[in-house]
Amino acid sequence: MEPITTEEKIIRAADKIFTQKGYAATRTREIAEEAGTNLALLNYYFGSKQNLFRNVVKQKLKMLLNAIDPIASDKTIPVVEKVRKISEKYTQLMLENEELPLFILNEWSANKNLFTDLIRETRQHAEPVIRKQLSENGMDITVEDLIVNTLGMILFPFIAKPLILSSGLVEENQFAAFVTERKEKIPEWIISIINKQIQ
Amino acid sequence: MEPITTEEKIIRAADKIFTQKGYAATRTREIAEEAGTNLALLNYYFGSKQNLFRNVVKQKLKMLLNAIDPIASDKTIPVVEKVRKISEKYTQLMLENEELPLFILNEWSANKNLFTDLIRETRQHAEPVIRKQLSENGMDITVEDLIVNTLGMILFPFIAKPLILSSGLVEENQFAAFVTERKEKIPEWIISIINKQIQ
DNA sequence: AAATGATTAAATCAAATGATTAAATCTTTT
DNA sequence: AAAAGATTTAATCATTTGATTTAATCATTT
Repeated sequence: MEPITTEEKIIRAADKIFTQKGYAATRTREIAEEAGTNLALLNYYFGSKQNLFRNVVKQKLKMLLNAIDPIASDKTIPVVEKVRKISEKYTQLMLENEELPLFILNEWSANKNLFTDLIRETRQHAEPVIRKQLSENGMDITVEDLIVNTLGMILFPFIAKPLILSSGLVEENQFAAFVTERKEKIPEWIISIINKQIQ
Repeated sequence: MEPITTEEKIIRAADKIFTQKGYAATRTREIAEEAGTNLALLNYYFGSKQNLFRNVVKQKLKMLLNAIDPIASDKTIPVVEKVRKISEKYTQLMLENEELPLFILNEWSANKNLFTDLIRETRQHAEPVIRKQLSENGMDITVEDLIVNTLGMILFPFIAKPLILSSGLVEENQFAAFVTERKEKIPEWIISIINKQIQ
């Protein structure tokens, strides 16, 4: 019963095209067409391409942060369990939005101000929590490395997907299975890394 | 004694601007200006923006492949040693070309045909070699995961640099130290992952 | 010096593109 | 039905942008 408003249609179209092509390569006419409406209305609602872009990015970024922050900053969840939950959630999220990570990273580079403003609103509280957990359990890794390794292992396949496919490392139709299996392995790998081995 | 030809100056300028901004956001006039020459000459030498871009990408991609392929496909180098060498070499390379990985990945997505053609020329022989090495030594990981994890851990910090900086995870002036330390840690982490622990 | 090739400067084109406007039409509310 | 709001259509602007041309200038070679 919830009809999709035209404004929403434009947002979704913008989302799709911007994510696919990036800001500079996106034409407002294409967004309008994709939304099944016209250029006039796009500017009537959003004023400018820049502003429409801002809306899209804001929403995407919030989604990404909201998916990770509650887990990462929860003091009652053990570190390894956090990795497990985040690996699960982010892999799922990326499978549903495969072009998202590269889009975010790319536009972040090109448009640092916008993102820095947005990130400031959503403050990060995870870092000190994890740092404390790591030291209390005598785990052999820094917070920075843990976060970069975890996110890197989860996100890199999606970021480098075209490279992975055209090099023939993974077949197109096996990609989803590849990352789905990885999402179970990643926590195990992190455990191996975290626990200083007695050898 | 080797004077830089104007053609070379244009290539270098194109390299810089394209890498910085991506194809779509790059203006040929800016390249000409950066090269200290003019638009006419740019088109005189290279015919078109597309073609100039092709030259730049070709050169970059060759550099990246040449840095990794001889190591990865060498049957006499043990797997862990390969990781060590590649971690060393790629970290160095990325420190000297920080915007390169995101540029390549991004343009690869936008322009799959071009890259697929280029990658086909430089055939990959590393994969079967590593696969054999892994199975012969009973190592507990697939080639695909090994490659993705290694490259992910090396490259992700550079790809996600703006994110890492504006989240405050690492300070700008400590970034080089951060990745330099990581390049020593990565082989150790890979060893932990590869060797099934007796527990 | 003459000739040849490299380079510059400036103007210009044609197409693409972000944006605006005005009038008409459709939809919903009052 | 009347009014108000939403949407379309079409035309138009101003600017940007990739590309081309022409004439002049500079550098090098013969």
